[in-house]
Amino acid sequence: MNKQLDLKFNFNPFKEGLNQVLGTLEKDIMEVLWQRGESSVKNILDIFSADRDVSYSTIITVTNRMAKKGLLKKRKVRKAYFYKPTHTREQFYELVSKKVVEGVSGFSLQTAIVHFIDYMAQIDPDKIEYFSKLIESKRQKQSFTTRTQRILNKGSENTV
Amino acid sequence: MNKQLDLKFNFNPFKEGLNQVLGTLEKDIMEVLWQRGESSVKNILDIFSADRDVSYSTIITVTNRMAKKGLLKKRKVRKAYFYKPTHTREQFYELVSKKVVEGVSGFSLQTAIVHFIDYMAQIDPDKIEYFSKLIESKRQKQSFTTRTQRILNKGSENTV
DNA sequence: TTGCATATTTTACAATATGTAGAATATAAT
DNA sequence: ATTATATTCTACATATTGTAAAATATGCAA
Repeated sequence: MNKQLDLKFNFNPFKEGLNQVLGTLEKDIMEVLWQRGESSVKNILDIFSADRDVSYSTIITVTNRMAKKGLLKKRKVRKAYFYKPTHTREQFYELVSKKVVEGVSGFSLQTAIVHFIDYMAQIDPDKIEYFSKLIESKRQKQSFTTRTQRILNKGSENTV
Repeated sequence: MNKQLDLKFNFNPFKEGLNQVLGTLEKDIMEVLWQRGESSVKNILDIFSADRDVSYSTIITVTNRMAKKGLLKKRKVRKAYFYKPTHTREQFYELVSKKVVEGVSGFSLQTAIVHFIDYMAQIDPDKIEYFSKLIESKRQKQSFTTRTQRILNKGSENTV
C-alpha cells in the first residue's frame, strides 16, 4: 500500500529538528544522502571523515537498520550497496509532521488547539494571518459540503 | 524552578492516548493514582490483581523510576512509601500537549499548520468554529499590541 | 527482645533502540 | 589466485521499559 505507513518513529520534543525523530548518526547519514543523493557507505564515510570519526562497519550497521525501518532503500551496484532515502527531505518532514500532529490531536485536541495558536502568536505572528485564511477556506468547503449533503440527503429522502 | 520542566518524555504517535507518552505499566499505575489519589504499592497491586498479574517488586521498581522521571512524588508513611502524581491528569495532558505542539511546530510550523487544520476539519468540524474565534481574539490582541508598540516606539523616538 | 510480616533495595534478565566496531566471510577485479 | 574492498556476523555500551527473585531493612506484636 502506502510506503509512508511503513515508517515508524518516535518523537522527542526535548530535542531539536531532525534529532526529534532520528538518532545523531542516523540524522547525519540522512543529511548526507539528501544532499548527495544515492551513496555508498564509502561515499558517506568520505564526507564524514572531515568532522566525524566513525568506522565503516558502523555506517553499514546503521544504514541497514535505517533500511529496515523504512528510511532508506538499498540498491546493489557491483560489490557495494548504495543507499538512498525513501522520501525526500520535504516528504519526510511532511510525514513526520502529519503523524505527530495527528498523534497529539488525538491525544488532546482541545489542548493542542490552544497551544498551537499560542505558539504561533508567540513565534511567528504573521502565520496567524495565513492560518486564518486556511481556516476560512476550510470552513467554506465544509459549509459547502454540508449544504451539498443536506440537499443530497433531502433528495434521497424524497426519493425514498 | 518549574517542576513541569523536570518532566521528560518521548511521544510515540503510533500509539494511543497515554501510551503515546507512557509505557503500558506506567500508564496503568498513573491511572490508578489519578483515580485513587496517593497510594501505596500494596494499594496499587490490590486494584491490579483483578485484571493484571504483576509482582510487588515490579510495581516498586516502576513507581521509583517514575518518581525519578518526575511523574510521581514519594512520601513515607510508617514502613511503606506512598506515591502520587506530580500533576493532575489535566495538567499532565496540558504539559504533554504543549511540549509536543511546540516540538512539532519547531520541527516544521508550516506543515504542522496545514495538517492540524486538516485533522480538525476531518475529525471535528465544529472545532473549526471554536478555532476561528480563538484566532480572532489572538489577532485582536496582536494588532493591539502592535499598535501600542508603534505608539510607544514613536514616543521614545520623539523623546530621543 | 526476638521474630514474623511487610516493605524496600539490590541485582538481574529480557526486549527494543541506538551507537560503536572487530572478526569472519564474501566478492570483484587484476 | 591473490588482493583489495565490502558485507555479514557478532558483540558490547547506553537508555528505556517490563519483569521479578533474593537480600535486606523495618515496624510491630508477643
